[in-house]
Amino acid sequence: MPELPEVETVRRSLAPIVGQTIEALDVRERRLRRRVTSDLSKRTIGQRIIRLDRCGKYLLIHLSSGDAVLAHLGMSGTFTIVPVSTPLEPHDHLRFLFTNGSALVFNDPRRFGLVLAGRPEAFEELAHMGPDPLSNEFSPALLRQMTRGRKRPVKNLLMDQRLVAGIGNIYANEILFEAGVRPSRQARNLRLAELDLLHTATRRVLAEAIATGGSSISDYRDGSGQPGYFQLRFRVYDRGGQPCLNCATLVRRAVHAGRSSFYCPKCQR
DNA sequence: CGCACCCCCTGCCGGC
DNA sequence: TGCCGGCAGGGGGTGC
Repeated sequence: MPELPEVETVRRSLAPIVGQTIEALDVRERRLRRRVTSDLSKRTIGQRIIRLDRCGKYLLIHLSSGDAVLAHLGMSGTFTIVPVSTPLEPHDHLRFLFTNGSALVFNDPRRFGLVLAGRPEAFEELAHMGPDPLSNEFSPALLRQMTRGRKRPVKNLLMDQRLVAGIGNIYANEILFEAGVRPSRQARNLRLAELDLLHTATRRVLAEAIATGGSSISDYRDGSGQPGYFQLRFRVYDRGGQPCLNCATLVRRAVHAGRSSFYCPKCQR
């Protein structure tokens, strides 16, 4: 669920909290990917939210002090804006309470998510992150450079956040279908024309996914509670054994690096 | 360098 | 109907 398009959708949907001042932080559960410490309260209470950024799959909430809240949704995290009086739900771990009577709630059943505060330039999580695939920095030339001499399957490379930031298992599968390239292909063996197709496919698939509000597979929702619709446009993801939408050949499922890959053996070479 | 394998945790689904 | 194993979008660590 939360790959680049979902995080971007969440970022946009949280625009109403920009300008709000954090009056209190209600910590209900500290055991996230990293333990929530009192530092989060110290750095956020009394601060005004000035801007929301996204860095790969991370969300950055910039504060008037110059600090920022760094958040990652893991597999099951959501941020939702609600009235402060809204009853707590299971797995509501953090609530940022604003002076206008609204609250930003972080809910995460699996607790693989991350929320911490600090100087934005000092976040170790962002230190080795590759360029955003929708930025100009992610160019065909960079893709050639990234893949040169790499023996790894191209799908693993696409999902490596150090090389390009924000692509997870769903979109890696969809991008490779769009480009007509098999997930298992060694990156170094792709032809220049294929790399260019991959570059175009990456941007097209991610942009379309953002435009449809991301993918809602189980219960993903954006900050205002809206689901996404890109799951209705999956061409291969989770379609193992079903006919390819291009050629009716049965879509195959394979496991690479512990994650499911789906591909059409005829359309993807 | 790159992979397989393990962990973190809860929820859901299919099979029996 | 109910239990249980397997599997799931994330990242991180270890050992080969």
